[in-house]
Amino acid sequence: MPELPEVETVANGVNARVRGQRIVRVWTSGKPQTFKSAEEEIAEALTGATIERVRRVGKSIVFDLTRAKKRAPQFLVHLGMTGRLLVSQPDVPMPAHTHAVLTLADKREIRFVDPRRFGRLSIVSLKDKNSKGYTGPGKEPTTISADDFAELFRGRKLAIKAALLNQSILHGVGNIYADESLFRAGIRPRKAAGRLTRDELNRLHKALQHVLAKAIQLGGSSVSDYVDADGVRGFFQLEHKVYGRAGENCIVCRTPLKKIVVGGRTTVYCPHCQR
DNA sequence: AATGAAACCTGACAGC
DNA sequence: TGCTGTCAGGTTTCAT
Repeated sequence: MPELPEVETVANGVNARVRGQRIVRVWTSGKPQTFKSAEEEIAEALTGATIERVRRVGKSIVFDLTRAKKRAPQFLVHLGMTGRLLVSQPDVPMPAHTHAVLTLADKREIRFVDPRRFGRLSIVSLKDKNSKGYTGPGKEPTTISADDFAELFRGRKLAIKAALLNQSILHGVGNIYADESLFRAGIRPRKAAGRLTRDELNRLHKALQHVLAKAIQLGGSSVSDYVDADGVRGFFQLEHKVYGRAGENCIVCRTPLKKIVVGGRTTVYCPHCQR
C-alpha cells in the first residue's frame, strides 16, 4: 500500500494525535514474521515510554521515545503492502489482522493492522547520546539537491526504474511514484541509470520532487485499501497519469500505454512520450 | 554488480 | 453461488 507520501500522511496524522502521550500497555499477536525485533523486546522498550514525536524516515514510521525525560530506543513501523496504523478509542471493535496494540495513558489505542503481514515492527537502540537514531537505508528524495541526485546514478547499469525502487539508493519511492515521475520526465523505465544525460537527470529530479510534494499535499494515493490514521482515503490516485492505466491512451499524445516488467514490478509507460 | 524469480501472506476481482 | 486464476502500494533471499 504505502510509499513515501502515504507513509508521511500516516506518520503526521499519528503524530498529531499521540505526541506527548505515555504508553501504558503493549499487546502483540505472536505472528513471528511481523516482528523484526523480539516481541518481548518491543513490549519492554515501549511500556512506560513517552511518545516524543512520530515522523517518517524512508518508508518507515519512526516513534521517538523518552523515558524519565531521557531519550530511549526508537520504535519503527514499516507498513509493507497492506499495513495500517490507526489511533482508536478502546470501544471501537478490533479489526481483523490486528498484530499490535499500544494502549495510551488516556485509554486510546495505537493499532497496527496488516492482513498480508509484509509489514514489520522493530526497535532501534541509540548508539550514544548524540546518535541521530534511524536515518533510513538511502538518501531522502524530497530534499536531495539536483547535483546529489545525479551523482547517485553515475556509472550504474541497472534500469533507471529499478534504481528509483532501490531503497539503499533513494528511500521512499515505490512503484506508483517511480512510474509517475518517469512519465513526467519523459524517460524510458528500462534506460540504464548511468546513461541518463544531465538534462534527463534534472528533469527526473524535478518530476520526482513535484510528484511527491503533490501527493503529500493530497494525502497520498488510495489504490484499494490505503487510509490515514483516521481511516480517510487520499486523493492522488486521481492524478495518476500512467500507474494502473495500461492499455488506456496517453493523456498527452493518445498513444496506448504499454505494460512491461522492470525490476520485477509491473511498469506502465508511454512509448511515444518516454524515450 | 546485477538481474530474475520466488518467497513471504491475504483479499479483491474477473471469468467461467 | 462458488470455484480458479491473477494481481496487488514491499522487501528479502537465492540462483544465475
